[in-house]
Amino acid sequence: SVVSRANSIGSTSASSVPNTDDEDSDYQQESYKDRRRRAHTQAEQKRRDAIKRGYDDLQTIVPTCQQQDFSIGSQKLSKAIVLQKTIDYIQFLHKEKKKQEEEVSTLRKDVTALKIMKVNYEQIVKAHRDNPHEGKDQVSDQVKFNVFQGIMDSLFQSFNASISVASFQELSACVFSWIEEHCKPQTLRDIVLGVLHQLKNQLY
DNA sequence: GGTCACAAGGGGTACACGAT
DNA sequence: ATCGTGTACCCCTTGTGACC
Repeated sequence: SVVSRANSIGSTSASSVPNTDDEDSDYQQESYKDRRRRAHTQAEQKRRDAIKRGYDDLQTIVPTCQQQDFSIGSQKLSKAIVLQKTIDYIQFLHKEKKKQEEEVSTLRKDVTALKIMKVNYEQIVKAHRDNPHEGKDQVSDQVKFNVFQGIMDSLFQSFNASISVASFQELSACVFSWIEEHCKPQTLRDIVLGVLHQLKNQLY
């Protein structure tokens, strides 16, 4: 009640500065109930101090809780704001962590790919070291061109036969079906073999 | 013994409003 | 326009009963 509260506040301030004999004698004869009440009040104060320290610590630790408005100075934020900012900051950290984990995953894949490339290059270097004269008797540019021309001619024939350019839509459809039909690995292999065979016959 | 919920009250601030 | 005053509101602290 209002009265009991007023009394208790009075007794609190008086207990911090005990001065009269009256109060001393009161203290001596303090009932069990009063002692219990005082202990309880003290314990509650201790608990609230711990909570307060927690909020102070949060305000120190959480970057967004540190006052940036210099016109306000070092004014304390309300508890509700400290809590909200802390929640926001934790969510931000979670997102950062997720982003970094994804980055690590991507980098791990890159490392794997680079390791494979490294092994391949080492094999090439080794092969070259073991047989340094390999490739010296390379085919001429003219022969290379003839092979290329032969392959392209063959592809163009099939392309020309199956492609219609009536409309863009039709062209797209034809190109896709041409790729499916005439650019299969087996077909390309046959074309290349055919061209090489033909050139061989021409040369010899 | 620790925690929670509640009521009461204090301090600070923004705002309306009348007096000057 | 300026100043003093009353009021509402927010936030915090404190004491205390109830509960585990």
